Amino acid sequence: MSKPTESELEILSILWELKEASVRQVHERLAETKETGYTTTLKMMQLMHAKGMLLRDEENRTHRYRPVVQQGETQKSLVKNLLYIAFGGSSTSLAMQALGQEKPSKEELKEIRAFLDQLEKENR
Amino acid sequence: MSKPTESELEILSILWELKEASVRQVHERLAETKETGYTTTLKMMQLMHAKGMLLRDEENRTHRYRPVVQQGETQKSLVKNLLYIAFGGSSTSLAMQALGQEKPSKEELKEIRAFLDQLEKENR
DNA sequence: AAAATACTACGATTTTTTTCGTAGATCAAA
DNA sequence: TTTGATCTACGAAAAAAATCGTAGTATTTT
Repeated sequence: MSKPTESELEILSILWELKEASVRQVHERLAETKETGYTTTLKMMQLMHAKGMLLRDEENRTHRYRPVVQQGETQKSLVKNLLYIAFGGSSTSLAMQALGQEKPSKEELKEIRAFLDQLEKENR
Repeated sequence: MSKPTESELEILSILWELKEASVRQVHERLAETKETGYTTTLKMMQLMHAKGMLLRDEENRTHRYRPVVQQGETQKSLVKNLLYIAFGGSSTSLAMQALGQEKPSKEELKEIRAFLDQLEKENR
């Protein structure tokens, strides 16, 4: 699946959260952070549907949309891309950059450490 | 500084590595991985120079370019963006996604653990 | 010194992405 | 049942990004 554009990603991330939503719902969320017209959001979602990125339930007049690509897969390809293009392939610096940005909670720290232990174990 | 486009980033990442380079050098590197004409690369770099993203030494006929924005700053803003738009702000999952992609070496593991300890210390 | 090669500059075009107005249908409220 | 609000569909335009050909110079090779 091809990489979503910036706008598509904004919409996807709302749908990942809501699981399923109408254009109106997505639009209201978008409008919280950016100036944009309703038909713009509509068109966007129609295009994404045409591209096969979104499923659409046309049962009722107000259609409901769901993402086809799951968050995990998209995350994976985006990270991969960023990793090589901006971090020269160093996942360590990417990870630290991220963690420095939004400090993990105690629980999360634990989770990451466990993850590291796991990696280390595999690695020999 | 505004976010570089995909193509700009490709060029930047080559320049970050080489520190400084001619259009030809950058082009050859780009051509290794993608089909592209020399004048396209040239134009691209000229535009980036016009935008103030690249410095240009015009001393010799073959101009030499250097990045203005340093890798770190760009990394920071890209990660920030990705974090909120694709990971719902969870730096932990972003970090793990990255680390799972390109397994860190023993030394790197050490580095990351130290970084985590540091974060934990600050955090109370 | 002629010919081939390597550069830059520039303009224009093409492609991709984003935005939005308008029309027609359905539904809800007055 | 008229008026107003809410939807979708569609076409087109605007904006942003990427590509490339051509011309004019300088440099190197033959």
